[in-house]
Amino acid sequence: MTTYSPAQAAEVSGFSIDTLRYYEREGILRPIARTSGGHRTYTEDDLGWLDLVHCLRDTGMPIADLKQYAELSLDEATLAARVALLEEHDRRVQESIDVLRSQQERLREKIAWYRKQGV
Amino acid sequence: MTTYSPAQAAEVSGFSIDTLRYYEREGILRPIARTSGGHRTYTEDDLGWLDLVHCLRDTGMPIADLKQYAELSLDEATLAARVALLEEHDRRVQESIDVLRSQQERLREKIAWYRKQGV
DNA sequence: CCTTGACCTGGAGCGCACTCCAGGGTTTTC
DNA sequence: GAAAACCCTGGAGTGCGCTCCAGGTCAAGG
Repeated sequence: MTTYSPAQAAEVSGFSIDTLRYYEREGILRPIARTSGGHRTYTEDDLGWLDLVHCLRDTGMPIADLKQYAELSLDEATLAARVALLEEHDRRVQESIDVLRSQQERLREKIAWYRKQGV
Repeated sequence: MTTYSPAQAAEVSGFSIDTLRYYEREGILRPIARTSGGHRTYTEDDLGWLDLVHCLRDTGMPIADLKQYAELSLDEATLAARVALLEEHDRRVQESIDVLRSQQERLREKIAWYRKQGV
């Protein structure tokens, strides 16, 4: 089974080593396995989860929600709750996209207006 | 000429009174006119500018950039620079939308996967 | 007038999400 | 077996964008 050093996990996941430790402290990652000397060794599974975390962070999910989702993931019987959480998040993402788009349109109108002023 | 009290300006602009004062301190708003007693009176023009500020903030423009844009607006000869700033911002907004959309797609795949597991 | 509510200033405080640091121990490389 | 690179912990610090507060002053209704 492939494992990853902290530096490698950071490289692959796109999070800094400090952020990985921070996420672990916050309970977003379950405790990462250690060598006899105490150094972390990330598994493929950890990396897979980090990939989803990246997706959720990129779409603006707050740390607190991520933590809640991670806690739910510890219990097999919470599939429905997890899906509900993701769907709720999906709605918020859609809202952000909508706001961004309509404001972008206004922005472009403003630019067009400037252009008409002879810029 | 219609003018607005701080409370009215907040109501209309959608920013809190504290935020309006903060923006003025930061130089995002030019100094607002005052009554003899020192109370602010916002003009239609101020409200119009705040409307654009809202659009730019909603699309994630940082305060520092907004300040720069506001400073440029003081000089008539900077139209081109202002347009360049807005166009640059427009590109960043487009990027955000693109990221959000592609990550939303991944999110939806994840939800669909859960659904296939029988949720 | 006088009360009541809105507003003033300067500055402190806050929530979020990291990021950095000191002072160590561990692992790898030659 | 030593140097160099990497990693550990607990906790402090940072940057952003507000938000709140104390201790006043100002304005409008009765």
